[in-house]
Amino acid sequence: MKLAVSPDTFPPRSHEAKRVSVVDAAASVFCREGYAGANIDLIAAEAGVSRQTVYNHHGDKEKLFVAVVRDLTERCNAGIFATIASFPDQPAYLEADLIAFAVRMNRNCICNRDGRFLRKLIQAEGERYPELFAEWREQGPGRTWSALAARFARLAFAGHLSIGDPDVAARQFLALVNAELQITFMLGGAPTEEEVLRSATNGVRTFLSAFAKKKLPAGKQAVLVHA
Amino acid sequence: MKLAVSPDTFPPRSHEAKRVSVVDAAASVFCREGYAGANIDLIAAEAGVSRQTVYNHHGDKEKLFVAVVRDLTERCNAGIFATIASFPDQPAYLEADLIAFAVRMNRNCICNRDGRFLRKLIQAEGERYPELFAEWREQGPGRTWSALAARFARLAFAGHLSIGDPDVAARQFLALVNAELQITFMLGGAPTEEEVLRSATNGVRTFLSAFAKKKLPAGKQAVLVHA
DNA sequence: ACAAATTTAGACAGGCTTGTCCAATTCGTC
DNA sequence: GACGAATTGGACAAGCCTGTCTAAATTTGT
Repeated sequence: MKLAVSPDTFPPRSHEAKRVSVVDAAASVFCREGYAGANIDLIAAEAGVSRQTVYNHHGDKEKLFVAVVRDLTERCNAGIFATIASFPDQPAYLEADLIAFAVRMNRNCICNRDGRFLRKLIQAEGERYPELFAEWREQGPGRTWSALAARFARLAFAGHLSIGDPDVAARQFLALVNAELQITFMLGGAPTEEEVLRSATNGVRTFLSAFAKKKLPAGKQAVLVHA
Repeated sequence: MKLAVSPDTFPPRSHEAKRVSVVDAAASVFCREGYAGANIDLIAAEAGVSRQTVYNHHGDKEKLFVAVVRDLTERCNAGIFATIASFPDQPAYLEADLIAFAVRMNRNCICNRDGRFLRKLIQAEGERYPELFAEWREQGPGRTWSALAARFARLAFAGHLSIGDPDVAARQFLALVNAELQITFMLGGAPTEEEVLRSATNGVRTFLSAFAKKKLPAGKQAVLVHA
């Protein structure tokens, strides 16, 4: 009654827990050592299970790798869409609200463990699994950018911004907000909270300088919005 | 008389040619397969030499890898500084000149073979060779960004731009100009000439919207230029 | 053309890794 | 408490890769 899953088809309990544990450890090792350098014994040790359990759960190294990427993709996308849902559609203070949004995006999606791991795996092994990463590309950046572009379009429609192409603006927003974190990302590190805040602040300020509603004689703005 | 090197200490001739050939092939294979997955036999075959020759020239796999990274770093830095030398200090048409500069930067430094390879190697193996990549970081991005910031400061001083922090502006310029190429870079591909031009155009336009000299009553700008 | 150095092909040992098999043990459920 | 499924540790074969060594072939400078 507590759980909806049928008790006969669902294995005991820690079965799934161990599976998750293995995938987590595998993500860490694949990232650190690369696919070829990743050692199943090390993954098993880091997950706290025996090597045989790894094979029982995932078949072989390649299937394990695919499971890791799918897992990371799913969690990252969920996080990104949850964060986009917090976009300031009706900003009280546009600059502060956009900075706060950018910080959330960076902290919860780009700079966290999953985000950094997924990026590194895509960069390192993307060419070897075209269909797997095509899938990621469609589900992730494709839908992410569209969703963010829609939010910016709405801000422009409401008269808070002056935007030509919302898709371009969305990509540029993300680029600006991460401009100061590139080097840290390169080496796989996680930027400090302060770095994230500074990069977001500088990025949003430049973004608003470029896309702020053009100054017009008082009273004109509302007219243009509904024209 | 043709060459300044002393003939006794310098090996025959194709010795150096083969060395270059091996380093080039190694760069390609290390990028494609990762350090652990790279196979010395494959590198030798791709370089058109025997395996033993690889060992004669470079000692072992790790030394070969270091040689590859140093080689790429050197060539990339040279290209970047050569390109920065072409920065439009006295622009006839600021937007067009900055777009052309951005395209040169992308095509000759960021998107070419060396740039893509170096980036991938840093991302994949950077954590394993801290001192090697600290060196790259100081010689490359550190000096590059400073040089570019100085050029932007000069443009601002000459009255063409209104910039708060030139270092921030330089980083944001690069981020904006590459904003639309991120996905392509992720998968290791090279963007088309058209993509490079579009990204540069959109990036420079937004950059200028943000940093263009504030509009002043007609006649003021020219005065400021020579002030 | 000669002599020295380089390159080559191949064999080789040593080490490491993957994936399988199996008997003993532990765990969760009834 | 007993049953069945999952887990464990270890042994194991097979394959791959690195790095070394050798003798023969080739190239280079003089």
